[in-house]
Amino acid sequence: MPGLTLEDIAKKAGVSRSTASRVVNNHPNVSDDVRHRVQQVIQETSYQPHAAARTLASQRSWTIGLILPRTVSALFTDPYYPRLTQGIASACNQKNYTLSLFLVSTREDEEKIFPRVARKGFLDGLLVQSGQIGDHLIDGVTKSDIPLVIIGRPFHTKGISYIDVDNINATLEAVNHLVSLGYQRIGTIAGPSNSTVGIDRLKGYLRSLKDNDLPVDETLMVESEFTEQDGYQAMQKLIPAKPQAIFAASDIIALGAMRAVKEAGLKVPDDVAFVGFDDQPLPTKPDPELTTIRQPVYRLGGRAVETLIELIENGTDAARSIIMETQFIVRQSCGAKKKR
Amino acid sequence: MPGLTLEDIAKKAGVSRSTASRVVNNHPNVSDDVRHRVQQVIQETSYQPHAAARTLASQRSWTIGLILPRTVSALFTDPYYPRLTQGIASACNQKNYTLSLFLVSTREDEEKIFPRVARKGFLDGLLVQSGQIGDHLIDGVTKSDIPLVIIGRPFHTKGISYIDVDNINATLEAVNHLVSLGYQRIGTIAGPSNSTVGIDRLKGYLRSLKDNDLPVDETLMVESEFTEQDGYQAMQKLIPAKPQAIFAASDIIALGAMRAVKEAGLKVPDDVAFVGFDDQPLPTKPDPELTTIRQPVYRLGGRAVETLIELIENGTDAARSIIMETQFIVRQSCGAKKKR
DNA sequence: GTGAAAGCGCTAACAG
DNA sequence: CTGTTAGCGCTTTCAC
Repeated sequence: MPGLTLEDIAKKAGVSRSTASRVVNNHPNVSDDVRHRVQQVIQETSYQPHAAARTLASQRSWTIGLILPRTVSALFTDPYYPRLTQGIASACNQKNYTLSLFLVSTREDEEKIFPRVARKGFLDGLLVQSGQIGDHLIDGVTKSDIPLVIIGRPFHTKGISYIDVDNINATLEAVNHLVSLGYQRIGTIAGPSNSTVGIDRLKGYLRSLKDNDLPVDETLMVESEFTEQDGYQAMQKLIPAKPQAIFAASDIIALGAMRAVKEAGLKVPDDVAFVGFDDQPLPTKPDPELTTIRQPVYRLGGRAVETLIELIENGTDAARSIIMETQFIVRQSCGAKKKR
Repeated sequence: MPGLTLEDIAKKAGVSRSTASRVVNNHPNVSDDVRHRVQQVIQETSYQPHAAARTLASQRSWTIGLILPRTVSALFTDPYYPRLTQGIASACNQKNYTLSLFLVSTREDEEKIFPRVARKGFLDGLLVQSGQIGDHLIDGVTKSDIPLVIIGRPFHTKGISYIDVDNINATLEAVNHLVSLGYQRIGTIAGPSNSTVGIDRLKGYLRSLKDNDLPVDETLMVESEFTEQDGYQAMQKLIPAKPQAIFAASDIIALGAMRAVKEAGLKVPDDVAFVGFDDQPLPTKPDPELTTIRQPVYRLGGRAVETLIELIENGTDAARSIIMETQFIVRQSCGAKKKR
């Protein structure tokens, strides 16, 4: 039954439009008798309220946006994004919100998308996965007064709500573990230095070296995008420096790096040990399996949604920053299982 | 400048609301003079039209929905979905449509989502990736009169627009290639038999056997989900039957199967040759590289959007079915490179 | 507990 | 070319 309006329902049920509205929205102050009658009509006609009309009148769209920024190739090959999206979508569904997805891969995308997300009467709130420096989109969006939660630590945090893991301490713990295993020459393949994830994980690595009185050796540190290919190339640069162990800023990077190591005729973990970051399901299990830091990506997405909804409903006065727990998981690639 | 309405803009520019509206919507019949004046005001105030109000008045939301059905684990590990989504998102962006994403993984999801997508005044059209038999959602959605394009061949096609590749002939060609390479015992790891992809690719395999007067051997045929893990297990069942070559219904399946083969101490392609399906970027390159059928997943998404928009704009009278080209790509895993 | 009435902000005839 | 006038379908005071 298309095109039916609330007015029609009201007429059929012999009540006023306001009463019908009350029933639809589960308001109190409707007699059981009337409520039943109206509900019956709604059932029979499979009436659906008009979303735009409702939004216009109530100033709530029950829709939130998710912006996934410029990450061309990583978007397809790193399980992080699909997993995060799943967590977000699932939470939205549970909370009866609709999710609008904005994939920004080019500068033009960015420009077309901004007015759309800023438009009022469309989104109740916005989620942005980023930690990119100089992210125009974020700057713009924070200025508009739409409730906003950033996934990942934003570069400037003041007044901005965000949700992240403690990248620094998680990495610190992981690298400490490598130290405790007796490795002296511990290198890192860091993430992009224009991202907060990249910066924070590098910071954790450096802090561990310092805590353990290990020298900082520039030849043991290379930067990489979060892709297998890039990890591979980064490792090739690192091999001449003869690292005994590597902390890779993501599992995908570790995968590429291990490929480079194997190609060079070296063994993991005997010649080079590895620790990664993420522990999200990969299409194929790495060999040897990765010692890594698990971050709760799926739940991160869910929590981001919940936080955003709280902001939407209770006002955006106090910015929230939420740090979720990681878990260090020891498997084969770090060599611990053998040495013990 | 929040909360500004078209009325305010009109007032500031000294024109009527209708004229202001004409300028906003780039209608003709506005003098350059007036147009400029209004545009200036819009600029200065960074006015954004209220999306819901516009939708209500024009009966167009400029939003389309994408439903990705129940595919729990494959969603994270098979690059197909992220890639498809990218193609769709990019096309939406280009066409100035907004994309709403519905990830359906449980039955409850399904029930919560249906009323939302069916609600009028919210979506102008709907994209559903499916080819699942007994898909309640599709059944329901086809009954609502919202413009709809299915990605993948639906089980019942009459009156339904869809876009797909020619799975049967693509597979036929691939298996013929294996035959031409001299393999006699060619097995297949088929996709789920409750999906049209699974069915069609199996059909292509069988047709090739028939065309080449090869016997159909049940012990050489196993069914599998589109995951690495399942491909691995499927292959384990197949190994005792001593296949010389395998057509795997997807690259991910082939990956798992090759792992099983290697674990059994056999060599690819010398002991068992492989052909896969998809050729989408994987996090890590398979070894040996896969001979496979490339389907244009990204463009498939784009084309689906274009088709849907056409349906939205020109009416949904004639259902369209679009078949996109695949490309057979020979690499190492089938053994061709060696034998030549 | 129920109804009347006033919008929400915009588009789109229609008249001039 | 521009303004006037009706709505789009719903929510929400405010009376009763």
